[in-house]
Amino acid sequence: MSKTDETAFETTRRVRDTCLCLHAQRAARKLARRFDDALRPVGLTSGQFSLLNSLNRPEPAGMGAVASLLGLDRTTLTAALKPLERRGLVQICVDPRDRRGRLMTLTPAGQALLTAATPLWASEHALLPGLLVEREVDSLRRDLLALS
Amino acid sequence: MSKTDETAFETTRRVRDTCLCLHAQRAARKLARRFDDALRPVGLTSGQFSLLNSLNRPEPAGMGAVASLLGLDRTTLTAALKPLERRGLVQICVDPRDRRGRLMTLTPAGQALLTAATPLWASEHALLPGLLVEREVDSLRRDLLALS
DNA sequence: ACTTTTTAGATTGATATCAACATGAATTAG
DNA sequence: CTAATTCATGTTGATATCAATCTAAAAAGT
Repeated sequence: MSKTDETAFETTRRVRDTCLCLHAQRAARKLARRFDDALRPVGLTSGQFSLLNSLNRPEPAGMGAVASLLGLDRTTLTAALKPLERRGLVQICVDPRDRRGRLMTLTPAGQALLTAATPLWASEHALLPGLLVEREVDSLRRDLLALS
Repeated sequence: MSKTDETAFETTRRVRDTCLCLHAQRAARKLARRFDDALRPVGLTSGQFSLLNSLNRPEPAGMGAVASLLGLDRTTLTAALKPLERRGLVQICVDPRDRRGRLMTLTPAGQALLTAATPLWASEHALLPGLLVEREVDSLRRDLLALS
């Protein structure tokens, strides 16, 4: 193996071990699977639970606000709503005060499902702190790793 | 508004503010977008960069090992390889010692692209520590939030 | 040797994700 | 009061993600 190759492999190892983006993706995937499992009894994915939850407010929410709350693209939100709308959990209507906008509301069925799902979320979430370690300089990365 | 509704909204707020899964998804999405932007000049997404990087090793890697390293499903890895294989960055062949297995190798083009991409990754990654705050009990969540 | 089980991946189908582009409504410039 | 601009969202196309199911190969049990 040439010296150049060794350097390349060394760089690769450094990227692999330090990249916060990779650590975050990995932790996010594993957490999603974990909560997907926990929420399977009520037929929701972790993402759908977060979405339903974010729609549970006194006043109907607009798409932009929810997309930004969840940190996802507006078009991703549009797509994510479709299965929920099909299942009658969410209702979407034109904002009468600005006809470009849409307002999303939980239906009673959506409310009920969210209520059923929340305890499942809570028990699963209660398990997580046990995975985390002490804190210091590189602790975010260690935490993301611990969750993986 | 009924007392019940208020309780429901309160619960929702608590879930939204504390859920580590949501925080992780959000941070992961934002980080992915950030690195997608940084790597656009070389035509790679953040995920493709991580994958190419994880394939850069002395010995060809098997799918199971790489999937587990990246924390993703084996079937997701199968799918993720296709665009890279089409572009001639990765080569996949049957493992002669176990004909169920596949061995993945970076092609010279893949090596070259990875070499070109790494400095882009490095400059972007160098910006992240500035987003992070001090550390203590709830620091993971704060960090995920800070990255969002 | 032969059957059973386990293991490695691939395929399919549903959903998630975003970029690029398109549409239509409100706002602003002139 | 029209024309240009900005804004909120939708559509399309590519890729990502995983569960469920399938196939084929290796390993284990008899």
